[in-house]
Amino acid sequence: MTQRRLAEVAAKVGVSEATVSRVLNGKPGVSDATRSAVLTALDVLGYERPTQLRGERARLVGLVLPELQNPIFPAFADVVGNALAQRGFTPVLCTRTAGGVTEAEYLELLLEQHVSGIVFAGGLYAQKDASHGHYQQMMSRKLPAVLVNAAIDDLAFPRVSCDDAVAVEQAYGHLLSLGHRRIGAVLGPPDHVPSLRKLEAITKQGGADVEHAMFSLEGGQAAATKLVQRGVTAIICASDPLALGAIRAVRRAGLDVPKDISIIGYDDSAFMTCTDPPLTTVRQPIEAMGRAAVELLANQISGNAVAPDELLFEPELVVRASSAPVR
Amino acid sequence: MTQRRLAEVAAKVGVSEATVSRVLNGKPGVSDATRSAVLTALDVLGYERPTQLRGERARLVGLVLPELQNPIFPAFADVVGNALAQRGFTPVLCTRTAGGVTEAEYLELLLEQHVSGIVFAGGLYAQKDASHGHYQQMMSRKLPAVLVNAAIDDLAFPRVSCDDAVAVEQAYGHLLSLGHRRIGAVLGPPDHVPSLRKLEAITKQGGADVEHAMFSLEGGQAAATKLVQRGVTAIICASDPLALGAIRAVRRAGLDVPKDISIIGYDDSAFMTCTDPPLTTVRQPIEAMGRAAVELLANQISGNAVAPDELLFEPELVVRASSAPVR
DNA sequence: CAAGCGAGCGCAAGAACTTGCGTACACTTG
DNA sequence: CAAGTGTACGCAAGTTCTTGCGCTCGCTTG
Repeated sequence: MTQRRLAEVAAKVGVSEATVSRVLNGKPGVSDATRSAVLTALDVLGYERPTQLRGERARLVGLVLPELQNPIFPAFADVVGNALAQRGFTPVLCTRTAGGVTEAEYLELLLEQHVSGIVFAGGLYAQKDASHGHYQQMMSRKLPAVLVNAAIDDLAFPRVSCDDAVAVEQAYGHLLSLGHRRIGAVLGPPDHVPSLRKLEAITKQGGADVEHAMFSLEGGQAAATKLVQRGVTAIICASDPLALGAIRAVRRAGLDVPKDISIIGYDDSAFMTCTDPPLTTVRQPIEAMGRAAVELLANQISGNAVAPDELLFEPELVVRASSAPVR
Repeated sequence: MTQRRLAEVAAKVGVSEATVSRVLNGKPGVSDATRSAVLTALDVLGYERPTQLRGERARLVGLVLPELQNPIFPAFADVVGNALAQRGFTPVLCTRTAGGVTEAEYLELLLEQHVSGIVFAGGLYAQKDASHGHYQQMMSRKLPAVLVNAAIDDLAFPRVSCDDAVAVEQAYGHLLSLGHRRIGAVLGPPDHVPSLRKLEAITKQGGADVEHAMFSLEGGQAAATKLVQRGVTAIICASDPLALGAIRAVRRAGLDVPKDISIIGYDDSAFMTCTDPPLTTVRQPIEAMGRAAVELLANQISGNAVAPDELLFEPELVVRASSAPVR
């Protein structure tokens, strides 16, 4: 098996091996003409261009998101991307598309690309029933990682979360102060940890009529329809799209938001001031959370041990026009 | 400059260079235990594993987007991501963050990662005054690429676009039929090709009072404020966020949408049914466009020559409640 | 329990790639 | 037009990686 890459290419172009070597490594001392001739010959001969990443490697950081339908995820990607870029990292954004690439496959891919670390948001780690084997793999390789928003308990990564209990307190308290007593809630899937935390907080606050739904406008509409039929006067939703779906459900039932039923969202994603009615929602401080996540990650990457703790951020109730005193 | 990859790894694992070399090349004669020990050491030391050892060669495709604030881009990313995944490609999403990583740097990065091809959407190629050197580099390397939505003329890549002229016709015609005669338009930056195309179409239709703006809600609001002061009765906007900004501008002026002023958006991004009022907008067929872009790219990647033509897709006017007969 | 066998590994030769240095040639400068 | 200057490139020595060969050791088999 005679490889002789350099020699073959050199012969083809009519230069010395040394020159080819210099081109391959981006060294100076080669004219542009010769350089491009060599590169062309490489392509013609079907050689793979070298990953000339010796020395300084591209500092890649993976950013794994579950979807892009919920505007909070693109917004979060923006914050994290900015923060990473400022620290000289290059963000590579991976979104799990329905039925497409799985989280484990993305992880595999990122490992192959030798990312310096990974930020996960809303990933499988948030679902109790999903498979978590690939996280173990990451841990055994000591790959720096940060998880955003409540994860299952047995993952020893640093976490950055929005305090679900406080979020529920704020939403629930707001509704109570408006006189609501028959409160419903539309949460995510039953094994979704942030939803479970919200559920727990709801129980602590006095309980609610809870429905689980897929995280989409349609899921919210379906779940809210049931709640409306059961006579709730207010609905707390676990995301803004769910809330928009709930609003639609209320209207389909011939009722008004907020006169008949108040709706509270969660996230305060973009353009929620422009909805009809403008959505009362619990804002996640994604700017601060994103920056914190990147800082935790950067610390790990530069070799400092970071305790696998959960940093809890305070959400903030943003009262707009989808909540009103009970009828 | 002592690199000694093999030697270093060998020392770390406690085997000979020969053994490491065999592992790196997948040669027989190494026990599974030793093999995986070597691989682990490689990863720990941050060395790149040669191509043969990576499962199957990752078929990466870059997807370069300008921003994620406008929901049309995440939506497009979703479509393209799905289509790529179905064909066995792995989408790597790169978003240019403000002041962060430039398009040229992303390109560099993607080339280093040996992407099979790149889909560009709303990139610098759409701006006449931006630098285009990195595109030349791509062309000279014959890297498969597809550009989405109007590009400057001298780029010989296949293009997938939404027909700006038809979009304007539909919006303009709709407003005319509602009796509007003093029509304004909020377009993107003056060197933005799709905006220029819309401008041309507007002129052909009968002209309008045109303002240029940054692509953001605030930009739309600022531009629309001027138009409102000048007394237009309808505003065509070059994106949905611009239109939302225009709606806000109209209201700040103490007027009503659509009673006093009609607003038409462009894209039909998610949740535009939930806005107040629900937005009349010109829908880009992003599903079809995304799939076409991926098909063009896949063809190039599999070696078929693809004509550097522009595929024009028909937009569709979606009439909701932000447009009404002139007062 | 000895002989046989083969997987696993190191040794070291040699192949492949890199690089310091010198030369040639072009282009400027006195 | 000679001398100066600098870039481009080849030579060959130096470095790193690959591989044929044989040693060792554990397991099997008679």
